[in-house]
Amino acid sequence: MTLPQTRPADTPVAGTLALEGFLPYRLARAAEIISRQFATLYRERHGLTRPEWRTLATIGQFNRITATEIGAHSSMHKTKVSRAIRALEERKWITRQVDQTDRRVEHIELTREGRTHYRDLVTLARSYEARLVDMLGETGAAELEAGISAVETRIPRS
Amino acid sequence: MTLPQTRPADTPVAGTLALEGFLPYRLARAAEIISRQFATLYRERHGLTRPEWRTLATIGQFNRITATEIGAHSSMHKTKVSRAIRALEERKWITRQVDQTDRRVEHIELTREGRTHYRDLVTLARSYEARLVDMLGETGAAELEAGISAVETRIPRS
DNA sequence: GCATAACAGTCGCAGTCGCAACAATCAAAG
DNA sequence: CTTTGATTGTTGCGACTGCGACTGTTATGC
Repeated sequence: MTLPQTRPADTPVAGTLALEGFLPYRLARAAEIISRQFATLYRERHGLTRPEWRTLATIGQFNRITATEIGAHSSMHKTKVSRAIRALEERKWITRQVDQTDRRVEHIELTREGRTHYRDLVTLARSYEARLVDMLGETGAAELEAGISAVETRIPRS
Repeated sequence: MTLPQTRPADTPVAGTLALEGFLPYRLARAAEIISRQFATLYRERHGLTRPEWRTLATIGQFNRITATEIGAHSSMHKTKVSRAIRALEERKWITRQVDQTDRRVEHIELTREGRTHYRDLVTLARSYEARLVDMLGETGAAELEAGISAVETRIPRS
């Protein structure tokens, strides 16, 4: 037997889970907020999608790299990487060279134009990160980094 | 003039950004790891998708709620909520009642069957969260929560 | 050498996503 | 009362996603 429903719709009920206090949800939402905010910057400035940004960042970081290595380093599925590579190639920001000793493998490098965009993206990323740390505060940012480190080192990659 | 490329493919290059050290990327990846791990549990056990889990969790938390309120509380786009509601309704886990004073609005509640699944999901969520905190360690979990709180309170919702 | 397995990267497909447009309804202004 | 604008929830559509299958190539076992 339940009481008559005169309770406002936003009042929590006993025996339930508060979604807004549930750690996986809070983590997902925090990541989504930051990710969207940063994505807006590079999308407006360079017209990149999220997979393209990650792919370009990885290529720029290593200068010469294969698709499989990009996926491993940027935590992306190989089809995502493949499509991002194609998109970047169509913009002439990267080039591919088939490995002569193993012709399954393609080595990817930035073109001059790609390098220009990459350098600008690095500046953009650094300035956003600095702004982010500033918003979070010294301790807030430090705690967030430490918490993420705990996830990185102590959660088994399934 | 660049040096000949005898450098292994995973050696970082100066003047670049280390993606694996970039806070937004690290946060996104940490969230994805946790989210996937937990999603595997409720998917295997109840056959729910991520939007459906969030929707069900929100309905169970408030017992009687509208679609718009669900979206606001669970940070989901209204179309996602609409489709999740339809899916849950087809499983007969929820019912809708049109508000008689404002017929645009639908009030959503759990059925008996839905409540059974919800209770089980709450148990599942609590036990996963406990296991997660255990894996992260007392301090790791506390730091992560504090860091997320900083995001929640100090990052402007754009 | 030959058969088989493993691997790099691509593609088809079905499922999911968010945006914009939409119908239905209610509120506000005159 | 009528017109205009806002709001709730749904849908069409194009874009994106991941899975599995596939091609082409290299490595391994016999």
